[in-house]
Amino acid sequence: MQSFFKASRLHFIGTWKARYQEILDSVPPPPPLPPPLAHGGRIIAHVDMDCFFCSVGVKGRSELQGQPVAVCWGDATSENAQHAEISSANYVARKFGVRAGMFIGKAKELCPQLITIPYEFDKYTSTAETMYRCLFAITPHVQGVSVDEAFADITSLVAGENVQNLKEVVIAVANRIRKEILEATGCPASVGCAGNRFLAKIATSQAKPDGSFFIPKENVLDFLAELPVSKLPGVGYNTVDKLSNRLEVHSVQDLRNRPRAFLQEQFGEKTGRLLFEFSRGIDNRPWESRPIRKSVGAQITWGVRFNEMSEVFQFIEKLSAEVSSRMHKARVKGRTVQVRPSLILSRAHPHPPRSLS
DNA sequence: ATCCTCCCCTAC
DNA sequence: TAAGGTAGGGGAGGAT
Repeated sequence: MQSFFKASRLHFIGTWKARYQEILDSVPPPPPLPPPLAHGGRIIAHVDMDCFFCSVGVKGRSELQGQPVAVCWGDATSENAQHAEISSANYVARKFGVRAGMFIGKAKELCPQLITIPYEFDKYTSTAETMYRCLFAITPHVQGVSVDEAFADITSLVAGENVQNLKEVVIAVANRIRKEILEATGCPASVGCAGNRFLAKIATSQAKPDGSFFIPKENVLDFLAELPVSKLPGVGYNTVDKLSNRLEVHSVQDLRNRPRAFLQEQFGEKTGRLLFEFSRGIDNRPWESRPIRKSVGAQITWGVRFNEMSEVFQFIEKLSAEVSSRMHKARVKGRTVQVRPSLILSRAHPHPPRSLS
């Protein structure tokens, strides 16, 4: 069990927030957010490291400069590793069509000279810590999202500027953030800026790779209109399917043309309202720089197949001990226990869209 | 009304 | 099997 968790990239990603707590504990609690700008609103920066696992792995290895590189498990030349999943691909590899989530076998077809490098979780952790130290040195208003991604409220850094200068000043702050992160970590970051988190994150996709991008208030509606709904946060595989195939909604403009009541009927009160507001560039979610963890859990489905009940009980015991130890570490007690038994429905499909269970 | 439980969906 | 984990939001429907 321990060796599985040690090797699992999803475990690493999933447990990162718990480790981020240590960084938070080492900085003073943030003061209240500064007031919005005189001409309305705040400025939020979304900071996202470019192909993070790949950049960390490539750093300091000049022989990989300019080469197509991907991060995955196993020796990609060996026959039995062709189904290893690529976790991160650099921009050289992406030019060949190599993408995160793709199997090595497929990626090698697209790019035979692809070089694969292994996971280095400890390096990701220390590089992320360096990145966060850069951000906290710039502003106390940081909201961690993941190991390679954070929001920063930079309103106070651009306050006092008139609207004409705002764009240049915001870009200057974004470039400063990127420069300091690059110098400290050796890895490039992109920064998207806008009036709220949702728009800042969308701005980052325009900023990448290794760039800055700002969506001023007056451009928001036009900027959003042509985007596919899949770009909206919270709109994933199933929601796109429903919007696109059942409701004929493809672009954000299409979404904007639907009444709020219709969206709430289709997706529920809150989700419907969120879609309605996002399509208009509105994001009223509260700024929570230090959210309180509400649950602690552990699960393994990879390679877990039982032949007898005694194995089932053993497994439950080990997982329970794991959860217990995580709760001790987090210094929390529980009120509700949730157990999720999983059944194998099929061995046939090599890569089902959802888990077998 | 509010809560609880059992889900589904999403993001990283 | 190359490492399909972790946590939060929220909806449906029934209990309190």
